[in-house]
Amino acid sequence: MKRDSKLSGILHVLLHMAETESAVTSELMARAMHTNPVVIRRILSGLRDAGFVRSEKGHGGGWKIARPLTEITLRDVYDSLGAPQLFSIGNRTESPECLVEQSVNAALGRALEEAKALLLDRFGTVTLAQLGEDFHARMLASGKTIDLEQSHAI
Amino acid sequence: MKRDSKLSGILHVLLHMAETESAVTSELMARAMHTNPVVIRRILSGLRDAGFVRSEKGHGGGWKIARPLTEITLRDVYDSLGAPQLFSIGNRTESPECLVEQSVNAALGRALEEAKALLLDRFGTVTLAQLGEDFHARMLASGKTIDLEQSHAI
DNA sequence: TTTCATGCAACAGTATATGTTGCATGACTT
DNA sequence: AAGTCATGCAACATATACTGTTGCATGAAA
Repeated sequence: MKRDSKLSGILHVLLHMAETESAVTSELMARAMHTNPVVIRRILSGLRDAGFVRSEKGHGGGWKIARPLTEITLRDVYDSLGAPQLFSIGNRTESPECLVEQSVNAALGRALEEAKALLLDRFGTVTLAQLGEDFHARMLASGKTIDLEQSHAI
Repeated sequence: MKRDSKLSGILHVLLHMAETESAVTSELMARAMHTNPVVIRRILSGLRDAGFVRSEKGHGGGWKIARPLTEITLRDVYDSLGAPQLFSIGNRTESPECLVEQSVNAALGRALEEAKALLLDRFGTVTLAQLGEDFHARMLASGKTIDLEQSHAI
């Protein structure tokens, strides 16, 4: 399975949005991320529906974060994406007749459930504000500067 | 991403092998699992190299488990498969220039590492013998019988 | 009215897991 | 020795899901 990078991508985009007051267009974000504007809009649409960001059309339009960064957790973002599959391994058959396969599914399922619970719990404890602080610390340490376009140049 | 069911499949096959003394051919296992013999050989090849099963060619040939079921854990089986990817979510870019993306990767990476450690730890505590016991308990409870071919009939 | 931006649907590209075919190799049977 | 049965392996085909692209409609600002 190709690895799903929507969560990684959307967090990246959100933190960049957090660094500026004005609205950011999907076109600008797409250039920065080396991808397509439609991809940006697609991954942001769930967050808009959930009220975490707002989008405006027309001149001066674009995207803005609609809630304090301290009130948005990675879990919120993950859920807004539609809570995509976490694991790339899974059961061969979900409702098997075979009793052997039922035993296998049960054992694997328990372990996967525990790991999922842990992961989502961790997501719930990390806010965008924390990620922003971490970013600023890295910026200080490296002496680099903020520039949505420059910082992503090859 | 299509979900990887090799671990699920190989455990299924191993438990069936455990139910009989004689060698089991990949052709028989494939019929039981509604798949292709080559697929069975492919997922078993790693376990053979690791010494958990043995294969014999020719008349009366096939596959046998080479170690006590109490000494084979799900972790062993997982490792023998080549320790495939566990998660279907991942970073957009593994070694990003962008400091924002570095922060995102670090946060996601920590959570994923913890979940991975928990999952592999659980795998390490479950043996094929335990799965076999669970299967026998289910068989008693249901009144069904063991038959590699019958138990998988549609 | 023009320009700019999002919204959305449909389609193309790509990566990975699984399935299939063909042939070589080796072991047992007759 | 010849025939049969089974694995070993490489190459190719298929299926699925993530990502990228195009086209057009909608709405807001200049």
